[in-house]
Amino acid sequence: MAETYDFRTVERKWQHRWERDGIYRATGASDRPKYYVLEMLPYPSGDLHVGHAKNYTLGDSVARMMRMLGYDVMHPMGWDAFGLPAENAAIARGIDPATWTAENIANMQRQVRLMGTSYDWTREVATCEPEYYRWNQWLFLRLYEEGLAYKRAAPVNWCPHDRTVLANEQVIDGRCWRCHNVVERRNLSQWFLKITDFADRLLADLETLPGWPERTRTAQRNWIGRSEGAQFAFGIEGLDAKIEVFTTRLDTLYGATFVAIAPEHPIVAQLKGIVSKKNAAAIDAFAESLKSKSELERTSLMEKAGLFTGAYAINPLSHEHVPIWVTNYVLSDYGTGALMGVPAHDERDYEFAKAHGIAIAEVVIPPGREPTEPLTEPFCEDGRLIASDDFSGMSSARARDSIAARLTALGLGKKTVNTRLRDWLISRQRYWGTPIPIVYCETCGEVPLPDEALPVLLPGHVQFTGEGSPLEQIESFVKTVCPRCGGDARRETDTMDTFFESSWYYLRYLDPHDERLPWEKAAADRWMNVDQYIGGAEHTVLHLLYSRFFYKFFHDRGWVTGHDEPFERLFHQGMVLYNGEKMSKSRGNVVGIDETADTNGVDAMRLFLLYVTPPEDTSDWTDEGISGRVRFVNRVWRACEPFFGGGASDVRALPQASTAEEKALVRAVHVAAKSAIDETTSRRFHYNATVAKLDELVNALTVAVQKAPESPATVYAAHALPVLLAPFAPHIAEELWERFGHDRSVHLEPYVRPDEAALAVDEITLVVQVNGKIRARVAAAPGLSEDAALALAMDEANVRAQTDGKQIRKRIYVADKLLNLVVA
RNA sequence: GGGGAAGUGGCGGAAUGGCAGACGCAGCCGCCUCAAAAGCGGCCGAGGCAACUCAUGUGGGUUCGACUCCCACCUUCCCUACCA
Repeated sequence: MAETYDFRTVERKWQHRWERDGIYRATGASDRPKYYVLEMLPYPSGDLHVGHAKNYTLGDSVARMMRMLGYDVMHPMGWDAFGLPAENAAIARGIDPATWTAENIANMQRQVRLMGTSYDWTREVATCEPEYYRWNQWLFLRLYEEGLAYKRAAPVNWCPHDRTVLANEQVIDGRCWRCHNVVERRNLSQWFLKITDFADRLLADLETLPGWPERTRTAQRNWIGRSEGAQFAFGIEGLDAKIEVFTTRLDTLYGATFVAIAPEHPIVAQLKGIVSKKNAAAIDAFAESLKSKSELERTSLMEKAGLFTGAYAINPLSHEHVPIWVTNYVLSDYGTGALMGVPAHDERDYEFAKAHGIAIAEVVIPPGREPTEPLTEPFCEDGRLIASDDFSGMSSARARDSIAARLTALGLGKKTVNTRLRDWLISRQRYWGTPIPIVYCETCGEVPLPDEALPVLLPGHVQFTGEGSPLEQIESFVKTVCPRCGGDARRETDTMDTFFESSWYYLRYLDPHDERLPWEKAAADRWMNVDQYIGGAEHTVLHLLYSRFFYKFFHDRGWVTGHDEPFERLFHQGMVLYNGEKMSKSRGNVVGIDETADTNGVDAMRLFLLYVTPPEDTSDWTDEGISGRVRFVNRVWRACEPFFGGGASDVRALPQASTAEEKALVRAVHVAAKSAIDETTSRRFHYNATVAKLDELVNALTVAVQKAPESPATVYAAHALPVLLAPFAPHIAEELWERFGHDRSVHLEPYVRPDEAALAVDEITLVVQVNGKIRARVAAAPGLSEDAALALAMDEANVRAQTDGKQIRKRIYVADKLLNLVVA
């Protein structure tokens, strides 16, 4: 009896045995229905903490539940292994990125296994391996064939010291995060994917994803930013050219008192030709002052600044001449890079006009306003038009249509739709990524490589100086021959954004060793779509939008069939805080997997993470909290220990239960089973409630073991416990199951099926209300009639006191729960 | 500025229109022990001697009945942000 539960030995033992026996492999061939549960591909940063464990524990519990409910479960794991940290380690410490990454993967793999997860490791992928990234290149070529991958010049963040492009996140206060030099915006020739072609479908199909969190769908809607409006042109005084503007408020056209353009707008060069030398110089100075600012600084942090160019634009309908300004608040890559300024009806234009003494003309008024009153703030809603020629008197909505019709008739403009979404820039001037399979030939120009030339391998033994793209400096990589003419050619030295490989990895898992295709269509037919995707909310847009884009492309090509969305249901798990803060290595505020596995045990860790909050909420890791689950694990062990070696008992047969205690104990088994199953099938995953039911069961079992160890109900409850626990605390469940005398894994058992008879209770508490207030609670047999309930209620002095001498106007009876008497 | 989620004991939370506070943590009391730890048992929203009353951010509404549904407001967290 004195044997205490040795979680370290037991957990290690079963992790090895599961690995050896391969019990978690997805078969694909069985007659079971499929279920694909996936957690977002992790970046192998080196070390896992309990925040990661929350994500994997949830996914693993779902996978284990679904297996025990009879599904053929696909539950794979892999590594998002390209990316900057590996290259930075190389620059800082001279470690080869491939070596650094491989070491991290090895360590994280160990830690993921340590968590008792049930992944099918035969499907593991690492995106930095040629066997994976060659298919990146293959997919890139397919996109290229259809014009969905193209190269064009675009403004980017450029660090002049490191001579490389930086991602927006790597620019801090306008300076390079590594060398702290001021970052410039530069026009560079870059590779893009034409995601904007899919904007309408990406937007509309969000409606086909009811299993996604509303906030994520909303975030994607906002990101795509479809806005309906009109595009039309202003003429320019003294210049045979036009400035196109986009607006959603065509009804305010007569209120335009200026035209604002971005300093990068191509018209600026022509304008400089028609204004004074002084003005032209001022424009250059203004543009120069903005050049070094990142987009972030220009748009969010700066005051609205601007400069009158000296030129005037001509309103196409009112023929008014209005000043043209260059400003920092007009974005060069949204709409046309120019807008009509209507201070009376737009917040930003109002602010700008006030600051620079520009005229304000009111053309839309709310009902009841006298247009003679001076304007104290812009009116930005719809109203009725004034001072707008023959459009005056119209409602805003009608005016938008009428003005658009007039512009269209005159050939000056038309209704259009603008999207905020921009094409996806995938070029990176970095080494540790997928080489883009393009060469530049002196005679043929830009030439895609044929499929036989794949993979374009990343060269090894590279010197990292931190300056510029390492690939550019490797002559043996750059120098090649043109596949078309055989002449001299140079390879593209840009590599792909790592979001490229994570946009399709869920398909590679299904056919990970295929050497002819990225995946066999039959595999996708069997397994897609991903039934449940689990990951953090930080990916509400980027990864999830890119993956949707790719999947629609695959669908159009016929490589996948069915719903053209990859992820049927999506779940965002919450963060884990420690000491009230996000875990962070630099602040020493981390609870590591290795430490907690060693001090508390993995089962206790998993149970705590599931139990502490509903999975979507932020939870706090506390030492007290985890010790509560350690106690629970030990209680489970002690409650089951008396039955070791007593022979395996069939938990599928209900035991004889005669006393109220026995019935309650058997019921507790089925209540817990019902909770686990309901939380799984409802996709709510509130296993915190399930673990609480398991607590109640173990509490009842602990008492029963003391009072009635021989009772069939006690024996039954003890033997059922490992089955109930298996998805959540897989190690102790397996150990108990073996000690009970079973020779097959508990994880291959069917889950306990909730039984109606076992769930039924002998006695219910009927709540008696008078006018909605509780006046009595009476014990009764379930299923009693309304009349019988009324009779019981009227036996209660409290009920009589409230009803005597009054007429009962209405009775509400909820069977086995409540009787409400409404009296006059 | 826009959007999303959420406000329940000392704390984490349970209760998806029907007994508010399950379960756990912390705390208190007891048993066991020479003692401690562990374990086991009990108490644990507020007021009141009590019967009872009050109590789920605030104010309204719907309903026989609201933590739950609707409206407004307050607070907190997350995302996003000059998108014309």
